Formats: sequence, structure tokens, C-alpha cells
Amino acid sequence: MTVEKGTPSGVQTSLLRIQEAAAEVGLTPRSVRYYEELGLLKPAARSEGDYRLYDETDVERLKFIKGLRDDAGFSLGEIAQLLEDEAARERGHAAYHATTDPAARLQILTDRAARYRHQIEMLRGKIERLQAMVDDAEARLGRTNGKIEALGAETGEGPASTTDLPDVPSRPLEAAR
Amino acid sequence: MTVEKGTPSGVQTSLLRIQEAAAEVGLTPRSVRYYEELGLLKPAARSEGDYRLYDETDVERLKFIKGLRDDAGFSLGEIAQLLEDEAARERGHAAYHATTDPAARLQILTDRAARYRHQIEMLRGKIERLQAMVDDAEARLGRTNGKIEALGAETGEGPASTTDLPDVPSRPLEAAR
DNA sequence: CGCAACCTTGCCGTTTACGTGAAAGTACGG
DNA sequence: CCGTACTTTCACGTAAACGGCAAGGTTGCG
Repeated sequence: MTVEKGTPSGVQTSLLRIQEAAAEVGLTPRSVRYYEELGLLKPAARSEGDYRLYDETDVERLKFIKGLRDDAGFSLGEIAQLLEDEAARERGHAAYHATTDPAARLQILTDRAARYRHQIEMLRGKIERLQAMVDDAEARLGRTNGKIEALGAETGEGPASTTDLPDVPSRPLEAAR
Repeated sequence: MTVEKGTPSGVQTSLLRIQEAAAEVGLTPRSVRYYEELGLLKPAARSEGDYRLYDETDVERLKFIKGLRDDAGFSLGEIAQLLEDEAARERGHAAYHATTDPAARLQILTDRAARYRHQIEMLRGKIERLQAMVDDAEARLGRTNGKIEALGAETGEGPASTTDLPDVPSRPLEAAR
């Protein structure tokens, strides 16, 4: 971890330049700029010479985006939606501080909770469908293992029966819907 | 359900023409042809005049493909991989019947099982990462709900304290990795 | 057999999500 | 102050995943 050269004196809050931030998340600088172009994030700051500078929360946000894209398979458009919710939360945060009216605050918090529930629902839906696929694949695996066992018994003990193999009905998976 | 016109006398094994098959799965004929072009499937038959004709297993396969694409967010390339496994299974099926050698059959079944486990692993991986996101979102929801309750108590009982709101640390989600 | 509705194979267009320079500015160790 | 590596903003190029259209063949009721 020697401060090779281009490291902006790795002290303090340590703002990262685009390449460093991108590398830490596993993205390319180009992608990060593109995400910014789409309004998915904005660097915490800009240097004197207009270099993008990212802080810790930016990196987390990028990780979140990458997770949604890679793991959940969301399009950047869909991610923009979810992050717009996030933005709304931020604005709500400000609004929350702007008022002392308990009713207003309750409204803000309720909305925020609703957005979370919405996100959770989306993710849960995907998980359920994936789980259905896993279940199905496991069933097939189970049948195959059963046949392996049966074959092992046959081999090890003697001729059981020349039954023409009760294979699984040549159905792909079933894959929910 | 009147046999309007273009229905090929909906009897028997009922082979579907591309539009019917596509509609049943929620795809467009164009997509189905494209999938074929990529080698993801081949219609069970062709009519006299070269019309594509799909059977039940084709439809299941299309559903599977759509599931992987929409739910799991796999690219068609990745799906092609998984389906290549499927194809290998089919070939294995034939090979299985071509031999009576228990050792050979065991090999075939073992390979098949391995492919299933591979598929299951991929899906499980995605599920885990998605679950991590859900957990994180739920934690945030929990904190928000906590604040809602606190506010309810404050409203219902009297002025508690004007503490400047102990909000959650403005971190997006965390999203595994 | 007539014709509307569907199908076929091209082939070009489009959107998404970047890759890849080009031209010019910036940061920084030496 | 210099060189080099990194950065900036255009701008064009590309692979993936289709949409849409054209030109022509097929199905099948009437």
C-alpha cells in the first residue's frame, strides 16, 4: 500500500478518483460515468480541475447498483426507479427536518416505509421465482440420484430388472409463472 | 373458445404455430425465432409449408427460458449455456439407452447430476445475494417503523424531546459482494 | 379457388450498456 | 518545469435483444 504516485495523499476522508472508485466496486470508469449520465449518482465532489471525486457513500451506492444489475438482473432503467425512490427518501429527510408537525413527519416516514416495502416485494418476487426453479432442479436431481442408487444396487447385487428406465418426463423445468 | 379460423383443428397432440406458442408463454414470435437463431430451441416440427410447429415440451422450454431471462436476469448467452447442459442431458439420454453397461450408465447419470447441481448452485448464488439485499432493506424498514412508533408515542402522549432525529446513516443498502 | 390471415426468410432500425479513441486539461514525483 | 499517467468531454462503434417492414409462400374457411 505504498502511496505510489497518483494517490491523492491517502489521508482523511479519502475521496477517490473515478478509477479507484470504479476498481473498488468492480466497474470501469466508463460505466461509472455512464451511470452518472443516467442520473444514478453524482460524485460527492469535483476537484479543482473538475476531476470526479467519490466518497464512501458513493462507493456503497455503486456497489448497490452493481448488485441490482448483476445479482437481480435489473436494467439500469429499473435501478433508476429504485434509486429515484432513494432520492425521494433524501428529499423526505430534508422535508422531515423542515417541519416539526408530527402529522407531516408521520406522512414522510410512512411514505418511506412504503417505498422500502415496495423494494422488498420486488426482490421477494424474484427470489420466489428463482426458488421455484431451484426446487424443480432439485427434484430432477433427486430423480437422477435415485436412478444412480438403483443402478448401484443392480451392479453390486445382481440383475434387478431390465426395465426400460423410468426416466423423468422430458419436461425442461416448469419455471414458475 | 370457438375455433375462429387459423386454429389448426385443435385436436390431439396439438402442435402450435409460432404465434400461439409465443402467446402462451408471453413472448413475441420474433423473440421465439431469435431464440431459435441462437440455438436455444428448435420447433418440434415443421409443417408442409415450413411453418414452425411447437409441442408441449417446446412451450415448457420457452417458459423456462423466459423464467431465466426475466426472473433470474440471465443473458441469452448464459441461458444458452444452461440449455447446452440440457442438450447434453438429451444426448445422454440417448446414450443411456444405447448402452447396457452399468458403468457407462453410471457415468452418464453422474454427469447429469453434476449439471443439475451446477444449475442449482448458480440459482442459489443469486438467491443469496438477493436475500442479502432484502435483509438490508428490511433493516432499513425496521428502523423507519421504529421512528414511526416513536413519533406516534410522542404525538399521543406529549412533547418527548426535540432531539434532532437519529436517522439511519445515509448508506444506500450494502448489497452484498 | 379466392382471399384474408398467418407464416417464411432476409434485412435494416433501435435501445441498452457500455468500449474505444481523440483532443485537451490536470496532478504530481523528480 | 517536465514528463507521464490520469482525467475531462465529445463522439463514434458495438454486441445484445429484439421491432418492423418487405417480398413472397401457406392455410384454410367460404
